[in-house]
Amino acid sequence: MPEKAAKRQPGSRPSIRDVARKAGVSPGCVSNVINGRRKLDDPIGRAVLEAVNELGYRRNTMASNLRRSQSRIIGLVIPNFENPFFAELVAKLEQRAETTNYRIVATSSREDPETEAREIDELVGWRVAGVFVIPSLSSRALNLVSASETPFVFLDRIPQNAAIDGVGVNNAEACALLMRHLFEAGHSRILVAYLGDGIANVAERLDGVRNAVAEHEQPVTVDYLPTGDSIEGARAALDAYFDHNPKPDAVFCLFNTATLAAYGLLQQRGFVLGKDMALAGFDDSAWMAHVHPPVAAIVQPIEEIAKVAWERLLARIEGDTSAPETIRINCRLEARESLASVETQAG
Amino acid sequence: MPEKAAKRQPGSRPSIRDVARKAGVSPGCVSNVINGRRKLDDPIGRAVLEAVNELGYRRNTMASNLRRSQSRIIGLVIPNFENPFFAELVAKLEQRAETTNYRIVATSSREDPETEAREIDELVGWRVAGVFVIPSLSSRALNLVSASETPFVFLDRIPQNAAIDGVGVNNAEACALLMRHLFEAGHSRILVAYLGDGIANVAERLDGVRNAVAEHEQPVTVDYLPTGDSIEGARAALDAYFDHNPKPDAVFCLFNTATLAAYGLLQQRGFVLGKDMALAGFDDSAWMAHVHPPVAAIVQPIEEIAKVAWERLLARIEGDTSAPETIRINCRLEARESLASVETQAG
DNA sequence: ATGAAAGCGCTAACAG
DNA sequence: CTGTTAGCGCTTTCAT
Repeated sequence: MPEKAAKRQPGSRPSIRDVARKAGVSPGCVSNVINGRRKLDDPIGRAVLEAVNELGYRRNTMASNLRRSQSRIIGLVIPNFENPFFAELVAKLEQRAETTNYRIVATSSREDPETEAREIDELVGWRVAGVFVIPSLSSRALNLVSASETPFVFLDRIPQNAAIDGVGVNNAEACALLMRHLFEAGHSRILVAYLGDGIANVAERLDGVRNAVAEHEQPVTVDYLPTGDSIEGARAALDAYFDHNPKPDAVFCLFNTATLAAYGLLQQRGFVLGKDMALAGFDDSAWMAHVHPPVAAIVQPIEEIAKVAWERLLARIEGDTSAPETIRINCRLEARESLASVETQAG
Repeated sequence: MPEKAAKRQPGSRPSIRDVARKAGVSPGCVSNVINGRRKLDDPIGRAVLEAVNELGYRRNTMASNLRRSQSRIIGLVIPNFENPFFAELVAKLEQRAETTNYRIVATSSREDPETEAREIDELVGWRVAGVFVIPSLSSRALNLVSASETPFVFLDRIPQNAAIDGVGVNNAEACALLMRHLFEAGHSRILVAYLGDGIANVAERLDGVRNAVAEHEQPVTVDYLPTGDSIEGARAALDAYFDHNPKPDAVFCLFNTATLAAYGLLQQRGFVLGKDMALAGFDDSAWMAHVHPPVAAIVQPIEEIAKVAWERLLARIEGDTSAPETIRINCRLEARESLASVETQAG
């Protein structure tokens, strides 16, 4: 047995008591100094600060939170970090958090409902102040969440008529807008590539497209092609479509992976965008704005989504008990050159 | 004053004592059941589990961690979430974490050294088990970190001869490889677009390029163009270059934003990739593989980086006190069609 | 004004 | 093997 071992194992950090002892005051007093509940510019205040610096003391956040029983952490569960839309949303929410002195803890579910459930559970274990969830494609998050006392706000993929707050965009409206844009530009044979059935978000987008088609008075041909969510799958589906169908004069992709697949395929097949063929995609990406000609996009106003969602969650945290609401924000259409009209093509 | 108020405010969750009372056992016993230190299939075990379910009890992670004085959280500070390389690294590290029952808390510094310092400080406050840092461009993280007792591992942008573990790729080697590839393919007028001076990573890449040029025996013309880190800036710089210089037969971008800028510009100027002009970039992106022709890339083996870095950090957490090391991993060259040789061009 | 003391929810050492 | 108990580091009354 080692002689009178040091009372603290070597790896551990100084506690508030070490500081108190060194400064010759009580722990409570140190706490007051640290939390600004006591003026600092007197002998005692200075002694404490000095001790803090010398020992390299940092407050233990877990102990502090435990005692105050509050956490100022917001959990965020997203399907993945690789989707630039999600990534940007994380970034924007983080910015909001910072200004309110909250902290975002972001984790990903990898589109797996099991993982998602575990993550949510885990966050509740941390007694986070609130949670944002972008549900995975076949999410069961809704069930877990409605039972919980922790405030939840759903983002982007908002469950149908759920008894929980949700913030997303007006998918149908945005798609209808784009379709009308295509009609006005004279396009009459349009291919709409969508992800697949059963995803609320994409269903809304399809609805918007269908409504616009129904309302349009001229005869138009619109084909609907499910592409799956991988780029390769989408490419194969599109390739097959082009092999067996007359050439459309516009392609509208309702999901970002499909947009990239379509872009590559159209290039390969030798179509010139904005001339032989129009292309537009739901969701913007850096590459879309910077290739030539740039590819038109329906842009989700991420900053605005983050702002509204943040306000909603904060209100809940602060005790707002009004009925849950679903907030829809309008998208912007970036009508880039890939959309050139048929008239222009003829002329 | 309300009559005998409930002893716990309504918002708060049941504690281990509520469970114990309900099950008619002691808190310690409940703890044992929950943590599997006691068999569950007897009257007592069952009673506890039942009470847990009825009350919707979830262990308070902060209290638990405080008591065990350990956290199983790994902090991760990255410059931003929007860079796909960083995003993928986060994802891969998360996967590693999951298998080891750790948890990743990812935050971004937005390339701002102030923010970065705050984030690191904050993580230390959480008594995280360890921290991964991808330093911001003008990072002062190194100073903060060497003082700390928390294990740190630097990723990607590894500080020069630092007394701290670092895991990254062999930048110079990879760039030299690509340059030799270009030489062999007959390219003799090459434009190298780099970010700017003073960034360790890019400096290494430039060194690799210069070495390859120096070793090459044929006469070649290599121009070096600093582009800044925005896509727009890079585009403008490249545009100016093309206006005032003879057309190169290959463009090599050392930074991903420059690659996208170059791609768009070359398209706009009517060059056909893999025919009139070769293009390659450091770092792969989804769009590079899927446009036509696909754009060659130096691919950082992210999975491997995550694996090695994870092992390093875990070793430190478990008390490894060997000298800090810098681990370099080799990149892979995806020699896609944008690289077609000059011979092919002629033929 | 200041410091002593109670206790947040949990776990681990120890007593029964 | 089970239950009691002390205490992790901190904040916040409450006496002084």
